[in-house]
Amino acid sequence: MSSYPSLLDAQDHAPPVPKLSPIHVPKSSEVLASQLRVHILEGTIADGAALPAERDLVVQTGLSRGSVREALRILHTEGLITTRSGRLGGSVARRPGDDALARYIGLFVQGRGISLMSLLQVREAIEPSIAALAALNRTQEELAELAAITRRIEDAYENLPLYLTENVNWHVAIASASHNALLKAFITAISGLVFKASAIDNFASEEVRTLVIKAHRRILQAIVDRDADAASRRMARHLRALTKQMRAFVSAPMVLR
Amino acid sequence: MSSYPSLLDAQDHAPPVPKLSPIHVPKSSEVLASQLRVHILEGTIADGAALPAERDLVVQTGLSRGSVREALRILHTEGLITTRSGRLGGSVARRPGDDALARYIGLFVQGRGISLMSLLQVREAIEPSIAALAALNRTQEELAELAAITRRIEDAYENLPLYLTENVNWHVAIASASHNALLKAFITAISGLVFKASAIDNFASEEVRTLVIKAHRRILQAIVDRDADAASRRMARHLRALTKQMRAFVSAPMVLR
DNA sequence: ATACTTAAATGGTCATACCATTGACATTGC
DNA sequence: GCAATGTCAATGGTATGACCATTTAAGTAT
Repeated sequence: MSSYPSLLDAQDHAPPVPKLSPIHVPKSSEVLASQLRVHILEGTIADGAALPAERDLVVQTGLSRGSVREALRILHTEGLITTRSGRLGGSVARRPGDDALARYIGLFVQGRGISLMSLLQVREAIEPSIAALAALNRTQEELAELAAITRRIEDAYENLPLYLTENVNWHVAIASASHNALLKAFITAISGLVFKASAIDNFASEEVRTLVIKAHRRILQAIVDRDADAASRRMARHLRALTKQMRAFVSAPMVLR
Repeated sequence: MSSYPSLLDAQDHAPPVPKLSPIHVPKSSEVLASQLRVHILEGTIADGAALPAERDLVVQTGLSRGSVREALRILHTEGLITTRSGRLGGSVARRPGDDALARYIGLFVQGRGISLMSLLQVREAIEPSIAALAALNRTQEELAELAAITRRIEDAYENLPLYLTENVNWHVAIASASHNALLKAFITAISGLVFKASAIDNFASEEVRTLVIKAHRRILQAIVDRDADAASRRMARHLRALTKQMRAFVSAPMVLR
């Protein structure tokens, strides 16, 4: 280098490189993961389609098997593939599902120490709108399903665990009827988390359960009537009452575990 | 086996194995990842703390380096660690941030082909409540920041790219003022996605921008006044108008790319 | 003191071998 | 025939060891 002083001096007169931003050198596994991810998300590799075997990817990409495996591990963690061992095993592409998103929302909530009250706040924020959308968009089938769940909750009046899980199903079913997959995923995650948190102290007294059942009936009726406004209003009222009940139950600023 | 008929016969009388559920054998890397994940989420490994070096983890766990690396790759994908090369390099623990959650919401939206209209629906569903919470919970500092952004948007009236990015900041700032980290993460993700989708066709005509600025002022005023109801109402109205504008612009059921 | 060089620690990559799991296929026994 | 059984090949899972690439502390020369 130092044996070419003229070139170095030349920089003072005509800097050939205007400005350079920091260069991020990606890892080989990340490059491969990115390529496969694009294919999966765009559907070039359809849902359920098999990816090449690890050793095939090795020869196709020229990477080592370790790097290929790390790439697949990334995609697996992102919920974009599932992997099985054995003959006819391998990795198959999967579209991201509610469960994957719910898992990451769970990580966020746990890692950031989001309080139960904050979760209930979120639920109160979004679920009335979901009820309104459900009233507008529900199909006959979804209505039947919703009615069935409402019935099952009433039947499970004495069976607390069943009562609680069916309750989650009820919220998710309404979200399904909203025909908005993202809102449904949100509610699936949040209801699950609230359930996990509330299942510890089972706060659902008999009185509460009676009120819940009444509220559910009224909300269902609004959805049957395609009355979006009433559905929203009644859901908001229902959740407000529920939150109030839970607030009375949890004294400390409870954190999910 | 077949040389012990008496034992086999015995099953008819006293089956020793009541019932067995399918056994899931976890991979070594997943076991290690789970353990480290718990430590990070529970704070046993504090945010910013360094994890042991890969080779240390190898001797501590008895696993191979490949397995250790796969475990770290899982955590990295989950946004729970960052990794650097070189001396004094290694992995440091990170609490899950808005960016990590936003990324997964993006994957979900892209992979499921969520339409822009659905995204706007979600925004309409949750942001009015966020505005209401912001009106109740905002601090003086957040108010100042919000006012500054509102001002910057007005100043960027002619600079469309800047106008749009500041617009995203405005929504995020309101979410910050709501003091609900999960809602903030949601809005961060959704605003970013809407921005990416709308930046392609830049639909923000001069007329729209003028209306947006007026609406922002009115919403800001409600937050200043701690008037949750007005904030919610005005935000809802604002978003409804925006969505209507965008609906007119996108004819096809646009999908994010 | 400053600039340069060296060396050590760490993650990134590769090659290879072997183990574990699974299911198709051939074999056996009746 | 055909059902139970065994064999084996394909595939992912794990382990070892070596070497490369990057970064920075520490040493060295000027």
